[in-house]
Amino acid sequence: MTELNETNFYNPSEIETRWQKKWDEDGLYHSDIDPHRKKYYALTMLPYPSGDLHIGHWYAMMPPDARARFKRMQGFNVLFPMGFDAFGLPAENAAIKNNIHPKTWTYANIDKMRTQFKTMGAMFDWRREAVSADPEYYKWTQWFFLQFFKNDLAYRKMSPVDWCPNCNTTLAREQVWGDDRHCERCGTPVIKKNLEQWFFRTTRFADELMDFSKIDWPERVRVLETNWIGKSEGALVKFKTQSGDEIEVFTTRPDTLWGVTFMVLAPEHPLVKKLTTSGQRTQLNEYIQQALRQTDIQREATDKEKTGVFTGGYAINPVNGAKIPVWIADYVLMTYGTGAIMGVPAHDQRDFDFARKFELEIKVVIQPDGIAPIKSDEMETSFPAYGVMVNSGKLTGTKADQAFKRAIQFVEQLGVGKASTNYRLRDWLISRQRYWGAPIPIIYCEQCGAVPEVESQLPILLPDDVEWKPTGESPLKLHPTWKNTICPQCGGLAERETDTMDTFMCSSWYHLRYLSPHFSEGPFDPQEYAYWMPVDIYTGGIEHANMHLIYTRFFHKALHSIGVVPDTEPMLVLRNQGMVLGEDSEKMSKSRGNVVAPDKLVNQYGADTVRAYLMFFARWDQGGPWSSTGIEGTARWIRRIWALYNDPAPRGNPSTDLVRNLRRKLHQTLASVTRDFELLEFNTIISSLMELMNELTKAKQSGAAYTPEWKEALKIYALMLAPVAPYMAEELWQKMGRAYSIHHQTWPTVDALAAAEEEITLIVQINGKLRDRITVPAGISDEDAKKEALASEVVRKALEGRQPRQVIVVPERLVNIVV
RNA sequence: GCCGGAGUGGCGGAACUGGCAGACGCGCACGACUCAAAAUCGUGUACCCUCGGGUAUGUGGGUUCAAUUCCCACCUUCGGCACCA
Repeated sequence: MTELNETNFYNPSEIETRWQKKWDEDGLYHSDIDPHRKKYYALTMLPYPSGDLHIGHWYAMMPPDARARFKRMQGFNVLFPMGFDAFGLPAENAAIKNNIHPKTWTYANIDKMRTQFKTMGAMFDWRREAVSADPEYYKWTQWFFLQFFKNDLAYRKMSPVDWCPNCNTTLAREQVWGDDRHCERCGTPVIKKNLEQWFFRTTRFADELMDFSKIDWPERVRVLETNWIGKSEGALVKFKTQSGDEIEVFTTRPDTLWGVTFMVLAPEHPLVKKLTTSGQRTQLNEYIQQALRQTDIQREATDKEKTGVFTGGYAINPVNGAKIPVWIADYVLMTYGTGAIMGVPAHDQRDFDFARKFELEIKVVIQPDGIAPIKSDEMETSFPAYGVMVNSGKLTGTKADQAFKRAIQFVEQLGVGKASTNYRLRDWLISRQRYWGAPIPIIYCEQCGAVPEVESQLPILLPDDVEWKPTGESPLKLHPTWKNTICPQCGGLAERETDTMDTFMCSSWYHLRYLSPHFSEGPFDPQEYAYWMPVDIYTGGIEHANMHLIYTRFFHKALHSIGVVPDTEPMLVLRNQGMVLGEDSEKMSKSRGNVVAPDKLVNQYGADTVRAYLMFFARWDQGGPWSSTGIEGTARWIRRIWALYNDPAPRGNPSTDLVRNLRRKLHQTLASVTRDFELLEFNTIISSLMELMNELTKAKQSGAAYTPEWKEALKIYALMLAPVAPYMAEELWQKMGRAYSIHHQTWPTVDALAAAEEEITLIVQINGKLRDRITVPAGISDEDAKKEALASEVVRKALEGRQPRQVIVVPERLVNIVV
């Protein structure tokens, strides 16, 4: 080491701190409106300020940063901002545990992470940073709530909601995960509570949310969201009980209405009491008690045997007047459809199981077309497919393709039903009984009810002096004075809402706040919006498919519907990265001890190497296990590039062929790197650059370093490296004596002529098997290719004078001789 | 159970529109340098083989002159949903 002179030694920490400082001082990465340039808004999901930037953050941000840099070099005016999703439970839990104020904890973490961010070498424009816990941010989160409230998109209702006993707050349905229905944050199984809570009408936009025709989002996300929204088309049909009460059911199979042999109500259904006959009362009450005592997990277990009790009451089937018994059973959920179903055992497996268990009638009304008819007493399972309607009065004989439509027409004409659509998606519960969030700007007045706060009074600031004991009630409620206020309508004494908003509310619009984080006349500056929006590419983890990604689109569509934004979609393209796993192929966690710390890696290898390795080690969209030996390979590559530029080159007489080949490889690499950047195929960008470096090294050994082609190669190589390894590229650029900064240079253009091959290897196959490779001039005609192939020694031997049956020529690629 | 993704050397992965399977890297082996080691550099590296060739992209079929790529069935695995009427 000692004999190496200063300039030859690659010292990333020196290079990186120096350029970081310079770029910062020069405002190299400022993005401002420029009507003369095409904009490109590249957005990466913002982090929660947990206090430490982990390798997953790097993985989510650095490859997209490289691509944003590439886009910038292509001439786009690129906006690539960063901020913090700063409200939320971890701060409050840390406060309880360590007796630090959530605000202190959060802002200290943000400071630390911002510093860590800067070492990454990302092109974030920090002037546009937005922090959701800043009053100037959450003022507008509250403002959005008020707009939703005023436009009937926010409402309050009493409902059974999921409650996490550990986090001491309610959760939205999608924040409850897994078979054991646990809290998405802490893993504790949730319980049900009946509470008065605020909701947003996400269901109003269910159809729009399922429409992906205007955006380029991954198939996987579209499928996930479509399933989550769970649209079912069918009919609502009214049955009447003997006492004249209506029981409405939702069905997706109106064509099976004639096969109804019983009805089932959810145990919680309001009509259960009235229907119950005195003889059944004891048994029924017992069943209801038992059903209510069960947790959702027990109740919704799909593998258990059906249970239920007859109410003693009957209903009349409106299509054929049949008298049918009404049961209650816990397999019918009060939360979906109408809480009541029609039982069609012949054509629904659940109803079939129920009918068999309680010996109820099974009546076949759909027969398969063409094959042997089904007999009800011989059935072993239900027949759920469409078919020809039988025993269905006037509709008997209707074929599968007409059955659904005609059955709906039929009930509509009778006036007992109508077409209807049901969704699995529920409205979004946004109330949280916690302190560290944006207060819901509503005032409760005894005279006027729930009254919106006056907009000029926003933000409703969080008080600093609170006790955050986890009591299950919002700490704001326990504050001695905070909630006391005056009704904006009548001026009387009133109380504030003490719940805060779900933090997903804050992150539903952060991409808009980045546009103008200090704008005070609205949530965003309309001029900035007009130039930058919509987001051109959004990147992040797929785990948010059913949460953040649905919320943020809902938010935008809601804002569109009330005229706040002109677009219906916030993000045109979505791409998901995979996850960096530990070396043991397991998810990284402190308890497993397999966590990779980026700070350490940066100290050891420099940020450029870490960036390059993250791009190289796996497909970005899939991720994979970390490898501490793997990164050595990338580090070696980076050092060899350094040597390529800085070590003395031997003199020699490079042949014209060598120089020609060098240029060809250079421009071929440029073409593939350009393409791969466009497609976010980061791993092959690095492989191509490694290949080219190997070629360059060989050429240098052969004395090519004194040719003009070499100079071009070093220039283009540095430019291709700039998005990947921004520090080293800048340093090499300067050492070459070129003008600062490499990050203001234009992406080089491919010289197609130079990239073109003069000679190609023609593959010769016999019966599809490789037999020979022959070198022929590029652009060879099919006829000549055929001639050359047949003339080949190997082919002549193999054919032994036989005539080929067929010869297939793939232009400039391959000749296949079939014998 | 339903929906979706993925199965390629010892490992991560590459292969653009159906046309040379295994680019690039890790690892490993050997060599150079060194008193020695590390680092670095070079060479080799799918499997079998009688050195002609043969076999290989989860398994079994099919389409085709030609299949990692298209079609059918199955297996494994990961993710989502799950008594949603």
